[in-house]
Amino acid sequence: MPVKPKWQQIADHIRSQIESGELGPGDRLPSTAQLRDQYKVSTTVVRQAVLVLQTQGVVQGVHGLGVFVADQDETAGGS
Amino acid sequence: MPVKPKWQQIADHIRSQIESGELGPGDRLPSTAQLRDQYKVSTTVVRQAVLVLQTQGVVQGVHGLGVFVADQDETAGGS
DNA sequence: CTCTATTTGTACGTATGTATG
DNA sequence: TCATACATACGTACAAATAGA
Repeated sequence: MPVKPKWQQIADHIRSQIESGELGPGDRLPSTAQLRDQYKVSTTVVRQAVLVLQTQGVVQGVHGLGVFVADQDETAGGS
Repeated sequence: MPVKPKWQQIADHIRSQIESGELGPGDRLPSTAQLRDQYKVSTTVVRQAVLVLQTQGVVQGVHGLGVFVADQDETAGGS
C-alpha cells in the first residue's frame, strides 16, 4: 500500500475529525468548494470522499444545505 | 420520487441481477466500456454505480481484471 | 412571490496510472 | 511489449433545493 488515493485520505480525515469530536453529530461539513480549496484537489475527489462517507452512513448530504454528520445509526432508517 | 439518478438505476439493476441469480458469486461484471454502451451513459455514471456497490460490499473490483460479485459479506473481512 | 446566493446532486468527457494476462 | 480493464484525478455544465432579502 504505497500511497492512498486522495479521496480516501480526505474521507479518512473527515472521519477522524468526527471520532475526535471536532465534528459533532448534526454539525455541517465545509462545502465542496471549501474542501476543494483546503485539500487543493478537484471537485471530483471531494465529491468522491463525501459520497463514500454517505454510503457508509457516516454523513448525510442535504440538497441545498450542506453535508451533515449523522447522529449515530441514522443511516437508512427509512421513513 | 420523480426520477432516480442513472447511477442508482444501474446499481439497482446490477444488484437485482445478483439477487435474481443471473450473476453468481465470483462472476465478473461487464467491463466499464460494456456497461457504458449498454446503458448509454458516461464512464462517470458507471463508475459511480460500481463504486457504491463496492462500498456496500456487493461487488469487488480487482485492478486489471474486472469487477466481481462478492461471495457473501466478503466486504472488509480483512485477512 | 420573486430574485439572488449558496450548496449539494447529477452527468458528461478525458488523461494518466496501475495491475493482470 | 502489448492489450485489456479497473482506479485515480482533473474540469465543467446544468439541475434542484434551501435560505435570505
